[in-house]
Amino acid sequence: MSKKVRVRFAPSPTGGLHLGGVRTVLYNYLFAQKYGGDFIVRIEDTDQSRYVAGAEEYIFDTLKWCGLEPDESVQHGGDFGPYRQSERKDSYRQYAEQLVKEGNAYYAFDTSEELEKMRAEYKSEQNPSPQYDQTLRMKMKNSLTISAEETKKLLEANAEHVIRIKVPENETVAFTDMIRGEVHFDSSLLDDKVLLKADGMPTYHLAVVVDDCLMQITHAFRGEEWLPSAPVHILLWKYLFGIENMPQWAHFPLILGPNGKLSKRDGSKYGFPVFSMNWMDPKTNELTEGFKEKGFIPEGFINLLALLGWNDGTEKEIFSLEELIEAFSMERVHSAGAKFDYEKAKWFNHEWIKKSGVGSLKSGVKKLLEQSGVTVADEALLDKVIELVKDRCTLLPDFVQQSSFFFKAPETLDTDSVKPKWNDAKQLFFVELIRNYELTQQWNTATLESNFKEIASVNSLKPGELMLPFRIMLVGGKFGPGVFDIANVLGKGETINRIKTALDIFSTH
RNA sequence: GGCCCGUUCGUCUAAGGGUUAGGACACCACCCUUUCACGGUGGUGAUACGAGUUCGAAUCUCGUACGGGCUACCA
Repeated sequence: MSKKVRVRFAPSPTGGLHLGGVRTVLYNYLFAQKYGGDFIVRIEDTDQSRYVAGAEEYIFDTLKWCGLEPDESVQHGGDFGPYRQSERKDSYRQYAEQLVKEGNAYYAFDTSEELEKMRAEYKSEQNPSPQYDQTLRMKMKNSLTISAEETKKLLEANAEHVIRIKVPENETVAFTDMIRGEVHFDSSLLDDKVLLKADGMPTYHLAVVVDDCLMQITHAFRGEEWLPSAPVHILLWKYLFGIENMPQWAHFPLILGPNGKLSKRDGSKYGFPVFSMNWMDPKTNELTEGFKEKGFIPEGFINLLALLGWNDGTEKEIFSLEELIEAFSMERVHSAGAKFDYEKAKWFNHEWIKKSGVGSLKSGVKKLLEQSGVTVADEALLDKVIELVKDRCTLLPDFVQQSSFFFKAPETLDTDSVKPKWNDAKQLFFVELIRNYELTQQWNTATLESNFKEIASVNSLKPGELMLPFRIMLVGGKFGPGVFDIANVLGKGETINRIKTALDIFSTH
């Protein structure tokens, strides 16, 4: 019998969550859902110096907005807590000590100045970044180079120290990545990574292994930037818990910006969002725009993320979350990095806005409308309007332009598009149109249109030359859905009012 | 520099030895619509290079080039 699938997303709360992070969440979530497993969110806050207020909250807000709720987390509870590594601090030291005892790690007493000195000393063109590794560790101050008594004395005197892994020589460290297949490393080239820091906190390397074990994680997914440190984690698994208990790894391809790994800088530079939601850096007060505020709906955001590095092998591109769960497989995740294409991202959102029902769009649209100063008193009208204009909205804010005039008569008219060609015949036409519309019993799009065209033809006018003025009268500018649809939704009184108002403006000056 | 990962239209990708190398976004043209979209039809456009294996290679192997990542008491 195989173990229950348990996966985790392990973010460091240092700022906004960007595209790649959310995609990692998504793939974790899809995998867990697909196999009836648990999805855990564990906060990796072992670096106090990088603590950023609000970042943790932000992560959970994003998950909520996306509809990717964890089964276990700081906020959701669970039997494997605490889910914040800073609160698990005490549990790590014993594992580090165990490694030392068994000869797989050692105490190192080097100060940061000494480390700097070492790097400066051994730095060369051939070796621009010297590592604390098997070639150098015997030249440093650690429990390998000083006597046991001296080590003991230093420890008892509470001398500042770290614990480093003692990477073996000439060993091939290999594992099978679910996406990339066999990957191997020569241990001689690895450095002796710090496992336990001077402040007693573990580094990522120790914490990820210990917590994945304690939380019974069966599959560990993360970005490709972690691949180079995977051998350290493999070694730790081997020493601590047994390689046979290690989760299966998958390293996701990176999401690239125009110049390599996507960064929030790319966003402001190229005009597209990078973070899931707006993020205000509490230190600098710098605001980074998010997909949510830009006008993406969760369905669109999830969909575009899912297809960035994965596809189901068919030509299907539009997937709901449920469909993704059904279709997802780790084997079909690409191994190559994917450059983010904002145009395509918008296309996904557009498809989802078109596909969405009025119900799911309504509250967002209403909020946007009201933010722009439009009061929405009539909910039924809003429903009708959304249905009418959603096909031409790519981003949520597009609804403002496309539908404000339904709720509020235009304040200014684009007279430039009308006046040069305005004449008495047109003036008369609209006077007659008002009369006709006043009398009509059939207030619907088809009747409005046929009456309009009939009057035009009786007066030997081309309907085409009259429709643009009509649009400007109702809308104020050259946009919006079909003009007779607009008149229909606006209703008799309002339509006639707007024609009258505009006629005054067009005929004077 | 070293190590690791990668390489099919501009972008996301399909094709797991035999296809006119398929689709989507973007772009262009036409149709629809005399607002703009939506929609429809068509078009431009790719297997990085060199060897090898094979009757046959985008697909397997090797090399080269290029791209990316990592190289902290950060994750």
